[in-house]
Amino acid sequence: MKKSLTIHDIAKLADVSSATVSRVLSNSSYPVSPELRQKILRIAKEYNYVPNMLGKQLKTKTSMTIGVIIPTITNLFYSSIILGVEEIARKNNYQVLLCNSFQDPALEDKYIQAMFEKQVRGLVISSISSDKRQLKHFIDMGLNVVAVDQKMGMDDVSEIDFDYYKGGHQATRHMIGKGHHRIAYVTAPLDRPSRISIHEGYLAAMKEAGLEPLVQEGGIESYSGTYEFENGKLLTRKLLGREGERPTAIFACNDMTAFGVINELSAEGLKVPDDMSVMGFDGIDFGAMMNPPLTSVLQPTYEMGRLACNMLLDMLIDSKKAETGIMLQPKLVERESVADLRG
Amino acid sequence: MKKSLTIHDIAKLADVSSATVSRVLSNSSYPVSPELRQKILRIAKEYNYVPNMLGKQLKTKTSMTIGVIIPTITNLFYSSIILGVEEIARKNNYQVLLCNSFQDPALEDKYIQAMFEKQVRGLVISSISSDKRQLKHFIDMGLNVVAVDQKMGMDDVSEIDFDYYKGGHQATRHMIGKGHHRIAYVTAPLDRPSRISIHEGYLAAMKEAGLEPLVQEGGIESYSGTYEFENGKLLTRKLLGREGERPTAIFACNDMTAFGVINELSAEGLKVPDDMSVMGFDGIDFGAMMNPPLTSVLQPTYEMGRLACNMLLDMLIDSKKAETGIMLQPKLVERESVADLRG
DNA sequence: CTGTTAGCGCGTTCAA
DNA sequence: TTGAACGCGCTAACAG
Repeated sequence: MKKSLTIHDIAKLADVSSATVSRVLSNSSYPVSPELRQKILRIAKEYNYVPNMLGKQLKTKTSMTIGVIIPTITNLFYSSIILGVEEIARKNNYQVLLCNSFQDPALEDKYIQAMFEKQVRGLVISSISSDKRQLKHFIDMGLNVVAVDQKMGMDDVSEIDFDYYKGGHQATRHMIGKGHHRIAYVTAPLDRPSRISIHEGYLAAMKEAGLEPLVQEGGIESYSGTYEFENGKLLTRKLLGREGERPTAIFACNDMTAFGVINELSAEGLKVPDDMSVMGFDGIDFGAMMNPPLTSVLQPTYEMGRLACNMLLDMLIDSKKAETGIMLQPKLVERESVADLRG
Repeated sequence: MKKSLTIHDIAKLADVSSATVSRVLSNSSYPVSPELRQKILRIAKEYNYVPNMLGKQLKTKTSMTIGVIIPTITNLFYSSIILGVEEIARKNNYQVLLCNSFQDPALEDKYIQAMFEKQVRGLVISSISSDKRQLKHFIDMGLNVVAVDQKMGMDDVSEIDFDYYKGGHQATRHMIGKGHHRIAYVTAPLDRPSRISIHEGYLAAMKEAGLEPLVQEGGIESYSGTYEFENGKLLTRKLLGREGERPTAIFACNDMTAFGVINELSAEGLKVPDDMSVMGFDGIDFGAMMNPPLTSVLQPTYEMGRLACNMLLDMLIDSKKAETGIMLQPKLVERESVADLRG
């Protein structure tokens, strides 16, 4: 194992001072004569010099690293956001420290602390922890935070928001427009802002149309990876077991849940959309691959990631305070899982 | 924005030397009197002391960070590996620097360089770049590498391998055992070890049974996220358009491709498995959610990630050389997409 | 233009 | 048991 050299080693080899080496190798704008510059560059290359960023960062107080905290990377929704974050980070020579919080507030706090210790000064987070004291403290210490997916409602936190309410409303309107009157809403626990907003959008649209809402809410969440799917199946089973007239359409809080709904319907011998219509929420790629292709509300996750990272870098570079925030708009993608009941 | 304090600040407040503070706050085994220890701990807590890891790491030459380079995080196969890596990393107080290489060798090299500069000394990688010189160089400089998914065949690189050959063989045997004779193999470009091995396993099993292989290979790969699905559709279309007798079963190189196959078959009015059987490879969760549930070869991705990270940490801590490597065994999960043609 | 010097925050000898 | 002093690798202020 070879020992890696420092600018001092290079300096000795080139018979100059380490300051000059630093100025050349760090692309400083400080003037250095062309001859020395060439010489230093040549030697650095010859000896495979690799800078030690820890030294540099300790001095300049900037770790070119941003942190990302999301519930779990195996959820396509989040991995897509991360991809967007990373693209922008890469283009600006930043790197991404990834943390899966599994929605565990303690773990979330632990990660934030660890990243702050590593001098990470920028954070993209989807947090559901309600106690923001620790985060607040780090923000006071200079941490910049952009929230995605789940809004935080904190002064110093910028938000890349999505209009979940409008999305829920729009989806419901769509089904009503197709002639559906009995529309059920099937959802994972209403324990966070995004889900609550979709739910409210649904309720509002139903009320406006003078229709009776029918909500089936899931129980405690797990992180088995197939939770949402299983939850969709379970809630559908409950829904079908209910007394009274069956709904003609089921609206699910996200696409994975919708897949579960469809699967259960199929197991019960019900065809989608002939016997029952299904509407998703997310617009993940998989929806287009299902049979039938799932009608859904598109969330521009990749774009959310890009915007979040850009906003964060702006904050880091100009050290300006939280921007006003961005509200992304939903877009309904009509595929084939919702039947037209009119005529 | 408050200024964060250093051990010197704490030292002044406690009226001791910074050395003593360091010994207490870094949990050194060095003896410090209980009184001073308590006093320092109290003050550190009171003033919300946060250590600066850059200083520590510069001194101790260890960044508690490992790097992960995979093609793209939006592929469930890889995100699941990462989750396993991160779990083990977390338990050992390491953090994960994530890089999506998009199978771009130049980007891969750039990331490796950047991580090495940040003093990352451990790397989990799924690489398809053929030029390993740069990596080799960093290994000589002290980088520890564990390869997952794609084997590298380098002396100093440990490998978490999966028996792709056996998997391909096993899957093919399974279909043959169900009475299939005309079995097509549909695959993304055979441009990397894993795919080549599955293909060879298929060929061998067919040959052993005295059957004629029928391979349909895909063209240039993109990273659209739906590439594999589209590729499955395209290849199926080509396959069905061929002259001669149709196969009774299609074996796809991975589950996403299999979903495309099924989708296309369905579009052509062919039912799975009644009119055509389909076999996948991966065993991703989604397979169980499809209709029909996909028979596939299970790869323990999460376990691969865990093993890779454990192996890496062993190398980092004991600085022992590459272990012998681990070969994970395939396991066939029979679901409902392969028909039994016998009697 | 170049070099000397002084830290960044921390851990770790070596003396006391 | 404690503290003074040094250095990890680098940049930046100041002199020359």
